[in-house]
Amino acid sequence: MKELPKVYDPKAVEKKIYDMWLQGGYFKGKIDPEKEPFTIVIPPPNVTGQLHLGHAFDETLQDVLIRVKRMQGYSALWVPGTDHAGIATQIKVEESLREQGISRHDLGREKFLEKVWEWKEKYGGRIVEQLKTLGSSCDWDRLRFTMDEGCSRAVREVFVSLYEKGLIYKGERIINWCPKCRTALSDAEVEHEEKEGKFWHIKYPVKDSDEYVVVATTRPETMLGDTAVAVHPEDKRYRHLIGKKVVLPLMNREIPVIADEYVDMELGTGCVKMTPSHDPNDFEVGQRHNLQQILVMDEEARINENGGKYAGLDRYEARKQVVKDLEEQGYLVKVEPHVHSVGSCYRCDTIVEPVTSPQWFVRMEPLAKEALEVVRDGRIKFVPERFVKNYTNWMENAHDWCISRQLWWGHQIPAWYCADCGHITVSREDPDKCEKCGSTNITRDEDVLDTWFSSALWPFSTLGWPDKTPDLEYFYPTSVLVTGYDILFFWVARMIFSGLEHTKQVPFRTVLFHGLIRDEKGRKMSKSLGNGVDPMEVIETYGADALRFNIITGNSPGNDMRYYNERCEAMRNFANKIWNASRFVLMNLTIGKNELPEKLELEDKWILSKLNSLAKEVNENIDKFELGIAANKIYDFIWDNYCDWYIELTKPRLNGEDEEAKIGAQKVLLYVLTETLKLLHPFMPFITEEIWQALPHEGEALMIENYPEFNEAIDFPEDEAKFEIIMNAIRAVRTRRAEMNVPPSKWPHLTIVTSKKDVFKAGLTYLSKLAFAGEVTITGTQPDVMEGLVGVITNDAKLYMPLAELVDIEKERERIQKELKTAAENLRRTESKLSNQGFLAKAPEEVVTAEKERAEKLRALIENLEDSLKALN
RNA sequence: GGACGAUUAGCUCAGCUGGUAGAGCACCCGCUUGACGUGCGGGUGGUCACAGGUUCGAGUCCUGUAUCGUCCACCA
Repeated sequence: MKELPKVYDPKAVEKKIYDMWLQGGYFKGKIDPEKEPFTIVIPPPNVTGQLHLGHAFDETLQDVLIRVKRMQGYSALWVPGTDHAGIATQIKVEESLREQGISRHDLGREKFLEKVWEWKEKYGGRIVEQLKTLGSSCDWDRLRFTMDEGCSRAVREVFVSLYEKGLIYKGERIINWCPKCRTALSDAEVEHEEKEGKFWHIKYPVKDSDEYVVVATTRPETMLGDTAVAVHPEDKRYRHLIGKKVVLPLMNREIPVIADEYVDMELGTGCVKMTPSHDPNDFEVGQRHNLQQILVMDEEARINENGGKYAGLDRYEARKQVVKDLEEQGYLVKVEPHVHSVGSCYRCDTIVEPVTSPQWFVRMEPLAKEALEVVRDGRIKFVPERFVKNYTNWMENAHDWCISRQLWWGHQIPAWYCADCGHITVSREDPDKCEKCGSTNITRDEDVLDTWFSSALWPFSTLGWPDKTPDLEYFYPTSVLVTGYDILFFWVARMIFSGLEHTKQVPFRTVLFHGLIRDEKGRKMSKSLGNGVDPMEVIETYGADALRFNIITGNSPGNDMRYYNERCEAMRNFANKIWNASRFVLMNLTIGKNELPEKLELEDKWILSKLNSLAKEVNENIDKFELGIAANKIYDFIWDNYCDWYIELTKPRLNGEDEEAKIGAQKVLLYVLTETLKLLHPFMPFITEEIWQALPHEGEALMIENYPEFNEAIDFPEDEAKFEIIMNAIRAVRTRRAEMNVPPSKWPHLTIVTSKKDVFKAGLTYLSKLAFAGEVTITGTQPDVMEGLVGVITNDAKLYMPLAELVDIEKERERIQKELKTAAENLRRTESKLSNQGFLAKAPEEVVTAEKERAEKLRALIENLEDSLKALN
């Protein structure tokens, strides 16, 4: 039999075990018509990124699910992959080039892209290796990348087909512009934050009149692009001005006063400046009134040539100057403090500028309809359910999705502009001429697609779509999508409508949302705060299993969790506990086969029955995605039931003379341990596999064994209850001894007075060993002489020990009186319940019965306590 | 302006469909108990944020309030 070291060393086994799994090919998803498929696609991490705790959370949940399903007999497939992460990656490469004093423009598009691919090759493997370190059982042969050939083809197909259906269009619209990344962003990519700002009230004089109107703005520099002032059509104050002109200060441009219902008469002065090129609302109004659009900023948000003397100034410089000039020229009425929401780029945190720009959009309304239905009617289930509301709200109000980005890294848009006729050719194959006029003078759109455009296709592009592959046929729709709630809109929503539109099926049946991992102060982990915890370091210190178990048990579905090293330490200790329990079993093992003995002792039945309930409950919890609860139950079973009780209980047999009893104990020890390792395996794959390999076994690997489930053959609820009676007695004696500071060397005679003599007889040896009893007498009648005896009372017995010399009478009296008091209080409450007619009439029978029993026991207890009190005198 | 989440032991968190509150860590008292001191036995500690309501019975369901947090919203 194999010797295990005294302390579990994860570093010595994790790598070895992982390689063994790879060798065995156990991660491979195989099409098997006999089996039901279970598929997960990984939320692809940034190809050049590093694993952080958020990933670790995500991957652990997925790995637990996929391992459980694999063991349950499904044909399990977990598709891994990485994301090209357009902006994020491009920024990184540009930064590294900048250190060498090079900009991407110096290199040109083609050379720059070469650099990015090099970068991808250099760092692309890192995160994959880190996923393996965690234990992820992905099918690595199917590793995908959002810009690999297949995914690119899927992107192209989707773009063209949506264009053909009129669901993708190009238009000049207001979009969010990031002046630092110099690209358009979608609404989802803008983070809004309430900020202290100012509200500037400005006079606009009415032309040929002494009158003026006052408008207010939070962004005075945009007035350079004002092309109208709007009032409400029914506003009596301004009705006479409608159709007249006002003179735009500083620019001296005459702009019309228009009437539009958009204006709220109650708000401010009731006059609104219109800047159609720099405000989404104004843009809408502008469309209705055919207003001129004047863009006053360039792509770095500096004032452009349309901004008169302010041209060249940065937007905030321009703001200062504009305000100063307005003030000097007497146009500034007042300045108020004002809190308003400011949007920033989610990648670089620069404040975005709403500007009009020609971009590509996906029309959301037609796509949203079914995407809403499938979630409402449960064809896609959200766990926890509350996220349905977020989703619905977003989907119902989603604006058209701006998908073009002014970047180089990504899927270039397959659209060609004809220089001769202006037609746009959108095509699956690169065209060499305009499809309309045949001119060869065509140029391809420079822009690339939003990263999330390709991610949206991930569940089916990774399975071979647009081809009708056997994989797609078998493994799609996928089963569960596991992801953080923070990318519900970015990704989950878009996968849903994309899946429906292109595959006519839901992309997944269930979405399991998890929260964010925060630092110990509850803050988001971020680079700028420097509070990030590197999972690789955690694994180095505590082992992957400890990290996984910490993450799984430390949270409830959908909620954020704080990361504590202390918890990892506790989980490492747990791993060590299992390790040593297994060592114990191994060093006592003389058998080579795992089977249950013919004859089972009471405690055997107890542990087997406990194990059986555990298996049942764990399966139920996992079905409901309550992974943390399942893991906790396994933890408790191993530590409390198996280690602290059962192992101790087997020692008399193992160390005794009776060969049959010895073998019997070994068999049950081995059986229960093996089943427990199976239950625990998905959560702590490495240590369980390592131990299993050291135990007598038949299969190749624990990870492909069958997951335990409820088994009638080891279900002994009555014996389980009987044994609990003995356990209670043992606990009561221990408590008593501890209270009285009885030295461990003292093993007094124990007299048990009980009506359940059989039960106690069956547990005789264990009573003496675990309750430190010298001799044990089991009787149905009270001892004749009570003097000098110390009593303990349980629900089923009175136990006496001759320990009088250790008793401090005063203390003892106090103790009993205290116990008496609580017992009396409990009895009072129980009796008041039982005298309540409503309770008797309406509570379920078993609750009433339980209450009656409780009352009886309390009465007996009180009687016993009173006797003991008397005996003290 | 909406929506959601949190509020339970000193700390971090569990607590499913309502039946007299749990874990880990911390703390206190014991223990060289032949698997494990990364351990063993015992223990202290909670009017489950607050106010109402439903119910025989409410951390658990309903309504409202407070504090903290998050998301959404075209709030000149």
